[in-house]
Amino acid sequence: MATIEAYHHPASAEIATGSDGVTILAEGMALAERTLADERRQVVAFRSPGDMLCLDRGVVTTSRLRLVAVTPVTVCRVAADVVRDFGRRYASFHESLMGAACREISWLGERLLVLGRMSAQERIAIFLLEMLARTDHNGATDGGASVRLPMNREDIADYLGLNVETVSRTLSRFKRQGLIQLPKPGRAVIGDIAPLKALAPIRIEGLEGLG
Amino acid sequence: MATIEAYHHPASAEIATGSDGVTILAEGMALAERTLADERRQVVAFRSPGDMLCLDRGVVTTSRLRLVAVTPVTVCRVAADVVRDFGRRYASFHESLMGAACREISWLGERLLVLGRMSAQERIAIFLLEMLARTDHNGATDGGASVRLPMNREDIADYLGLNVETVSRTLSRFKRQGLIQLPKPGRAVIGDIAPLKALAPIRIEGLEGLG
DNA sequence: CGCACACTTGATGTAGCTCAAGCGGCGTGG
DNA sequence: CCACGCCGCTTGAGCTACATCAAGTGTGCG
Repeated sequence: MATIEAYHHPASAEIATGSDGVTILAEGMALAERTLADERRQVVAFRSPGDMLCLDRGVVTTSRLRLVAVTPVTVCRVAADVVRDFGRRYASFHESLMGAACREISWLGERLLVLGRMSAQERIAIFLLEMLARTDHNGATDGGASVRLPMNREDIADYLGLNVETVSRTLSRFKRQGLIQLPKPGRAVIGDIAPLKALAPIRIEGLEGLG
Repeated sequence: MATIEAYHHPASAEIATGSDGVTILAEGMALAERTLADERRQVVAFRSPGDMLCLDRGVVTTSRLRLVAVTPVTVCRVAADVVRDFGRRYASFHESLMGAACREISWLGERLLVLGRMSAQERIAIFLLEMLARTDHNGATDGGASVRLPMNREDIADYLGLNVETVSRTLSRFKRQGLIQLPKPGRAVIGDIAPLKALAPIRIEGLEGLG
């Protein structure tokens, strides 16, 4: 009996997660999106390896989120009954899941602040720092940290509640100001973290040891 | 040994919730807010009786949310060790908490869509319907459902990512268009739900049996 | 009675959106 | 191997929804 399974999805494909159980991203980058009939779209989160893809789905809740692979991805799915079993047998397991859910809630509150109250500049600065925080910087970042941006401009725009042109313009402006370089599509280089941090009015999770 | 305690707070007072345990709103209305050093503020949620006030706080996470009483409130606090005890003894208790957390996550995703992609009109329409959904409409709503709006315009504005004037103007406009009446401060009357629903591009939780 | 404060209304400003046009890299097919 | 066309990105010009600034209005409370 297979209790944990791995699945692959090509870029741009929808990722199937059961209505129950736990799905974890193993490789690649994904995004969770919510769309409206009239084409408007909100990217709720980008997901990196190690992230759970199912926290919005309760046992009964039918979530309106769609998971899409940004790059080719591998996901691990743990069947619902296995999760329940583990949860009943080891309380700490369930508590750990609960902790992940609480962190997600806390983070979503932060994102509401970004979408509700921040300027385009601030949103982009925060976005770049978030992406930096989830890249493996092998120790030092001096001399410029290279950040992978595998998603396209539209995904970034829909994540930040902006439009493509504004994202592009703001990135160009940062480049002109020497805050970043854009050597090739899908990549940004942050020479010095400090000025970006100065533009971002919130502290970014996972960026403690840097700057 | 008291395992569950009730506390009262006057309007505008901060509500103390422990860093752990479960706190439930029993009476009144509260809000969860996140503020920035420069006075910008995001109201993350309004809370009505029955709502949990602590879902953003994990066992370790230090949340940046502040809970404030909108009206005088009563809260019930269940101590952390009691929650943990119950969770370990009855798996379904923990699963129920997890379900609440998942619903919260799902709802927050929806709110991101509102703040990221919707017009002032749409935000206000959604807000009015949300508030309607949590008022006790004793059966029929024909002849006009009266909705309590105990929070002030600034709270509404900060909840919707707008400013006070835009909230006021949009409400006035709805009134002029006959969608609502504003008989006295702190109250709105929705004559017919259908036109408001038509303005709101999403389905509102808990509004199924109406309209 | 009159002050204070929440709300409304009006006039003006502007950040970001829309529309439209280039640019460039990459894959395809001749 | 090169030409072509597609598509993602950038850049520019002008517009608009909402913000900002500035008066009113009314209501409750001392």
